[in-house]
Amino acid sequence: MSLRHAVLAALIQGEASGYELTKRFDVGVANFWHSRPQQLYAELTRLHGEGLVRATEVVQESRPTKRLYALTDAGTQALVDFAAGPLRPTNPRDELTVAVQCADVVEPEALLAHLGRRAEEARRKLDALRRTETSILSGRDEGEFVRTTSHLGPYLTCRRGIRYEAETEQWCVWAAGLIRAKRRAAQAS
Amino acid sequence: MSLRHAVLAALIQGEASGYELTKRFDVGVANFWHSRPQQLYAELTRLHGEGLVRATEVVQESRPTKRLYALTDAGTQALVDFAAGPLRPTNPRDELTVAVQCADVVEPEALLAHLGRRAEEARRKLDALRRTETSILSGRDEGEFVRTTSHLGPYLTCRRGIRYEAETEQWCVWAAGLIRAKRRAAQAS
DNA sequence: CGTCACATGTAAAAGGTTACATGATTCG
DNA sequence: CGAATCATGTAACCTTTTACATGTGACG
Repeated sequence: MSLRHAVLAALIQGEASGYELTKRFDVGVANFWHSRPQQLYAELTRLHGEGLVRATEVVQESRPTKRLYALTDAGTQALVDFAAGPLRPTNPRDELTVAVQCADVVEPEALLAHLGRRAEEARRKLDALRRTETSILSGRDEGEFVRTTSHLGPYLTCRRGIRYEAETEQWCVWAAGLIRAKRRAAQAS
Repeated sequence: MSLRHAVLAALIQGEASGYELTKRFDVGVANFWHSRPQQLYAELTRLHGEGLVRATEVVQESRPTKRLYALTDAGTQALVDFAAGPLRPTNPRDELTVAVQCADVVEPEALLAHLGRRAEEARRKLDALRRTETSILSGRDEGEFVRTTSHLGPYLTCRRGIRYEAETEQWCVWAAGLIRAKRRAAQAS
């Protein structure tokens, strides 16, 4: 039951439709939560029913009608309560790392391909996150930003995403290098 | 259905009882998968039924009898097939980051406490992982290790864990610093 | 003598994924 | 004219968590 808090937290950056939220969640809301559209729509309906978000129907020409959701005071309070209580630890589940753990028993080719794709994906996410960072800072240096902003939270999580993706990219490249080195050593013998 | 692959991958490092595996999974199998004991025991029973692991009953004096599980050829083959196929992307779910996203609306105190605890936990995991790393390398430098080892996989995932925990620790400390800076700025005004 | 580590589970509830469904518009 | 984007869901299934259950021996 804490997809709800992820959704509410995502709305801190301003109102959004279910569809817009699926985009944010597809990228991982700056890499800290993931969820399928179906789950999101269901959760938004529930949150609306409980009064934690309010919805505005926006009729568009040449686009389907959408509902824009925004935090209510009760929704904000739910976030305050959430942050005050205990947090569950992250439960990592990464199939790529499972595959890499098997480096000594599986074909190197498949592994190298997986690592290459993941590195590529990390570079794409990094680009997107760096653009987000620039738009959050909007010309201010970090010191000035911290004193003047009301969006410190999104900046902190964006930085988390940037550091995580950079780290992932480096590890993939490094691991692929060692796997190739081992393959060469095996072929030589 | 890929807890099974995580379990099989964990057994690459040698046979283990269900209980020993719960320990490995509690730390996150070097931070890449997590699972509760109940799920593990159930999965081991299933894997045994399907012939992917074999079990040896070990009667102990002054300890309950345990079952040691080890990979069978079919189990190893399952890992080969797994690595050859498509891998699901990581679906991050981190409550701490959700809470930090709310930095501008929640009490800083609770947030700072959470970040401090997580940083502390990261340092503990780092210690454990560094000891694991030393024992994997056992005196060899990286070049020599890669040429001679049959445990490259565990080394690669161990390094992933080390980098991830170090990264997490730094981010927690840095984020707490900015949150304190913002609090000071708010109190001054 | 209480608590921690060892050792293994069952059952119910909650959470998440997959498959399927619908329909308009824009872009190449 | 086919694919991608916008926009929102239902239903069935699979995975994960939580609560509960049991028993021994070591350690302080």
